[in-house]
Amino acid sequence: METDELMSTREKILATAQQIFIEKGKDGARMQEIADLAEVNKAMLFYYFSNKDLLYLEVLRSVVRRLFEKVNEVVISEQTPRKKLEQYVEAYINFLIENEGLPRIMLREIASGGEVIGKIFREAIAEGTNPISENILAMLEDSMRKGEFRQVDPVQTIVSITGMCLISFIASPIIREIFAHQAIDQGKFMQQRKDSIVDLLENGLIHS
Amino acid sequence: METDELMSTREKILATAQQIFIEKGKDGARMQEIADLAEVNKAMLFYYFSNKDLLYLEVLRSVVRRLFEKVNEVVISEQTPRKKLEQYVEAYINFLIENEGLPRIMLREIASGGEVIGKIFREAIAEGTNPISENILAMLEDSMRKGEFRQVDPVQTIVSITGMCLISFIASPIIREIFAHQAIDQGKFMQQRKDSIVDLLENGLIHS
DNA sequence: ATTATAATTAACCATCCGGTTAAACCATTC
DNA sequence: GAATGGTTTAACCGGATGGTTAATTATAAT
Repeated sequence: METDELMSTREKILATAQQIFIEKGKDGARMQEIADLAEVNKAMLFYYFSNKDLLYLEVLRSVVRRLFEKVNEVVISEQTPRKKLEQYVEAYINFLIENEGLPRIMLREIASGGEVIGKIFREAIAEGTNPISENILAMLEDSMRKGEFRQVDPVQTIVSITGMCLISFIASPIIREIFAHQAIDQGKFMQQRKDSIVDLLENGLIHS
Repeated sequence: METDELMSTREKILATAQQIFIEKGKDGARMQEIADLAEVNKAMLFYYFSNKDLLYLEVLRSVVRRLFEKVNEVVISEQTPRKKLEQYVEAYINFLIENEGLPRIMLREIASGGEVIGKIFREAIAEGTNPISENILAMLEDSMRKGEFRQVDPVQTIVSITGMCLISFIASPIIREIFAHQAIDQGKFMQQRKDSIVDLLENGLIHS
């Protein structure tokens, strides 16, 4: 997140605000702090974004927009359903690893009622930005129709996949604490996690 | 959360603080607000808890302690592994429904780095309070040994189960938004959710 | 009754912080 | 080069907020 000389004042503010909001949340963030880090006069924040709430809204908007873009990039190539599942889980977790700030800011938002994020989702859906995982939904339905997967509720399944991927990040401080005695290798853990999710998804717990 | 006349000042503060911290987070909460709602002089908060950070720490401590107690209450009765799994998922989701504030405050904590909650977990583990899901872990291992379940990583499996249960609460404002057109029945959704999780756990996606 | 101690109160304080303002600066256009 | 309009700055403001204090009341011990 280089707040370059090349960036416009507005962009510098937005990038820095995102960083600070991720670290400290909306209430914890100070306008002065954002201004200082962005190397910009504090009045500029109000000049461009009117007030703290609107700045926060704008930051969240850009974050969600980026999330949608990225999720839509995960094109499911023409392969076997198993491979597609694998790819999806892999891509999803990789995306979260690369953008760890994203789950944090969204989580905090949701924990405080999720009103702002609800509004943004409503906007995004209204303006036709393809919402999360249309393609994986289609893929699941398709595979079920063809008999490659069992008939299950595809929406619930996506929710489950999302939950299994997200939990790794949500729970990481707790997992870290519980397994504090073992030196835990983040990369290795994440690989295990991916494999485990795919395996559970495909085969369940019961012998076939 | 009745802040009774029967409760001691200290208890009243703690209960009210929890409520406010859940609603607004540590930074969003105001000491005066807590005092007013608890019908207590503001100075009492400092008298009993020294400062805001320590009050927050104490609230979190009590929340986590209650979580541990409740999770440990979910005794897995002597039944078939499938039934046990069902029971566990059912109990876990019911617990979250009844204590929806709990995931919220923990989530927010984790999103802001999870240092405080890490500390508390360390304490709890050190003082021997049985950490999360020892019994479900034992159950899984036992069922695998007996050949009733496939051999998989039991820790990863618990993480997965936890993720699938938690996501329902985390994502609820988003799910509500996405399915806004359909009137969504919370109770029905949660029942579907439980069934879906158990089914996925047992059978996976692939035909056997 | 007296003393010691814990609990409670109202008033106070210093600082922080979101937000404003008026003036200056800069680029472009005529 | 004056006028125009967007951009930037330093200084300022008032209310909110975490925290303190000194004085008062309730409680219990001797």
